[in-house]
Amino acid sequence: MSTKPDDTTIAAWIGLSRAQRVATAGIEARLKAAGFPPLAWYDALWELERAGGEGLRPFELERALLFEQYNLSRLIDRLEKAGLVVRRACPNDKRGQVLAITPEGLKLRCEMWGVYAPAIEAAVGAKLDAEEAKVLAGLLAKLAITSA
Amino acid sequence: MSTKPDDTTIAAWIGLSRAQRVATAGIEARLKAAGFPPLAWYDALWELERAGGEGLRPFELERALLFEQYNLSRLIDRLEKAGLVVRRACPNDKRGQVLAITPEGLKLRCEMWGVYAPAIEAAVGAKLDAEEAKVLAGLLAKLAITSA
DNA sequence: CCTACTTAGATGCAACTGCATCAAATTCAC
DNA sequence: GTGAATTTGATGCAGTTGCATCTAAGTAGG
Repeated sequence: MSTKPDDTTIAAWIGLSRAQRVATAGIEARLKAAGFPPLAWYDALWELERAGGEGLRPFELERALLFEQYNLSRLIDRLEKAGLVVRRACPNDKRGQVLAITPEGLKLRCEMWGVYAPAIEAAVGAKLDAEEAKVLAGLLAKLAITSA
Repeated sequence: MSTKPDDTTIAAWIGLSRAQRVATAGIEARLKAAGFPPLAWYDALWELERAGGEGLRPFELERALLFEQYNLSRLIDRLEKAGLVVRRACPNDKRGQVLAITPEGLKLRCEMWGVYAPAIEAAVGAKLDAEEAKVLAGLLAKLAITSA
């Protein structure tokens, strides 16, 4: 390892960076224009919704979202203050807590999807055919694997 | 437009987001560990280096890097304070300025590449073969096109 | 020219992030 | 079991980003 990247690798890296910025900027702009909070809120709410009544420990959410610990801690503060999430004491581990989405959280998550979904379509779907999207998803999945 | 994305499109979007985070985190971590400033500094220095003696107007750099205007303005402040870049008055347009990289800037850009290059290889090159990298770069380029 | 409009760049303020560190609970090794 | 090491989550502080707005200079339209 630690060799030099070839030109195609560099092109892929730059493309990754730019494509993600363009797509994210477009999607975030639509959410903001519709008066919704940023994507990170959606992601957190969605994970909690998928987790169901069980809820999730903050550290689990942290790993699912690839968030820094301190960022997640403060995101939860904001979500809680907004009434979208509740922190409950964790029965097994007295250090910890269990997070659960509230009905308001469910509602917001759902409303956001109404804007988020067409935004994804515009930022990604409209620029690729079905086969391309499939290939892209596969290649990106390889990059996301953290070998460490 | 504004239709719903299909599952592959959603998978591509999520993959884009995660792959970029994983790759960027790895690369930034290596730069930081080597005592270097963040990637944004590299990008700005590299653009200015490519522009050569002509230099670049801030708004050109802004578009090249997809930076917000106020972020670029302050990034230039920091680069200038660090002696890596100089702001010169623009002869044609008295509102504006021309940016140029200094010898110190050239030196730092070059030293950073020594860490950045293997970091790209580790984050991207090592996870894809040559053909995959090529295909990925092509697909990502399509996403970066801003139709507006 | 003179007013209206646009463009280039800076900046005050609030929100957010990163870093370092902390306290408390749990786990591990002996 | 007891002390060391690890894990969970919070937080003070400094640095950065986002928003809104501002000034100055260029560009039109009459």
